[in-house]
Amino acid sequence: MAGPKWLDPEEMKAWRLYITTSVDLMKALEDDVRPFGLTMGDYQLLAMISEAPDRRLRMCDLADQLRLSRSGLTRRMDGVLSNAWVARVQDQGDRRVAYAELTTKGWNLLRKVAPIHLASVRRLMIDHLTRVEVKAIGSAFEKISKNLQS
Amino acid sequence: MAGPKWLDPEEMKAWRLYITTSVDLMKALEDDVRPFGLTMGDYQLLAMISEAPDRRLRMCDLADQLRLSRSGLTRRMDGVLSNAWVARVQDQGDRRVAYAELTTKGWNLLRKVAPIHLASVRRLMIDHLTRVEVKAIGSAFEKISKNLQS
DNA sequence: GAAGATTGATTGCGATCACAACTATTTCGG
DNA sequence: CCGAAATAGTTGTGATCGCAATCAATCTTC
Repeated sequence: MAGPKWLDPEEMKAWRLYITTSVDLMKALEDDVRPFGLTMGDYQLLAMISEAPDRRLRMCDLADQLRLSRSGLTRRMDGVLSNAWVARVQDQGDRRVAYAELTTKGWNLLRKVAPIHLASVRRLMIDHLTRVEVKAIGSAFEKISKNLQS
Repeated sequence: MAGPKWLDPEEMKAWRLYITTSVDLMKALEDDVRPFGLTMGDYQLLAMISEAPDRRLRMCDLADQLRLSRSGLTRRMDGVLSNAWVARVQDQGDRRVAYAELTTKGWNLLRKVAPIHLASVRRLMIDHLTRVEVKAIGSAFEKISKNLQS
């Protein structure tokens, strides 16, 4: 490093607001799904499975997509399994593999909660943004994400 | 609600990339401060105190700014206290109040780590963004934040 | 100025999650 | 094929953090 290159005022503003507001935003979203007996972690798990073919996903793929460790997913599954929102299905071919499969009950719950959650995302975030800001956030985090994957 | 108003493709892209990338970004930043024996939580605590007058803050103000519960802050303080980065100072006027005060040791650590952390923020986020994106993120999260506070 | 409400902080407890160690299965190198 | 390495998942353990209860000090109200 030649010298510590500080953030200029606009960069600092963006960084700080992003960090602190993200925490507040996640807590507000948690509040909106809690009445359904869900955490955001549960919701994201159900949503992720619901988009997969046959509404099932291998445990390890699910863990990767949810940014959970393998053990973290095992523990999270405990909750959604006991609520019978998700079933554990053993793969017949590769017997190491287990699938997390959305049950009808889980699917019905998700259909009920998804519009409410989406409305929260709108109300708390998207509806406050201009089209330019939406595009900028999309392109910005896309670049950040690509860099992190490499 | 008249009807569930879905997110259009650009809104959905922004939302999803924001959510998933934020988790990855925080983990990458954790990795960069870990060599110094710090978590991001510790770092933010030290940074927050360092900017306050006399480099001290009331516990409850610190908790609010760090988005921690009171008990969460008490537990987090355990770590930085045992490392002697922060001292606990009882207020003489209002004896309910305790201050968290940065020690010289904590200040020296922060001076060492801050440029490295800032460089990480640049390398992982800011340097990938255009000026327009930086401004958009600043203004976007400013509006989201203002709405959440109200 | 005393009772009750409010504020500041800590403690017990439970939930979430990661790391390391482990078991079980499959794949690969020779 | 057979042993080693890789892959999938679970379990023990410890860290972090929030909620509810608690204690102590201050403020408010009559």
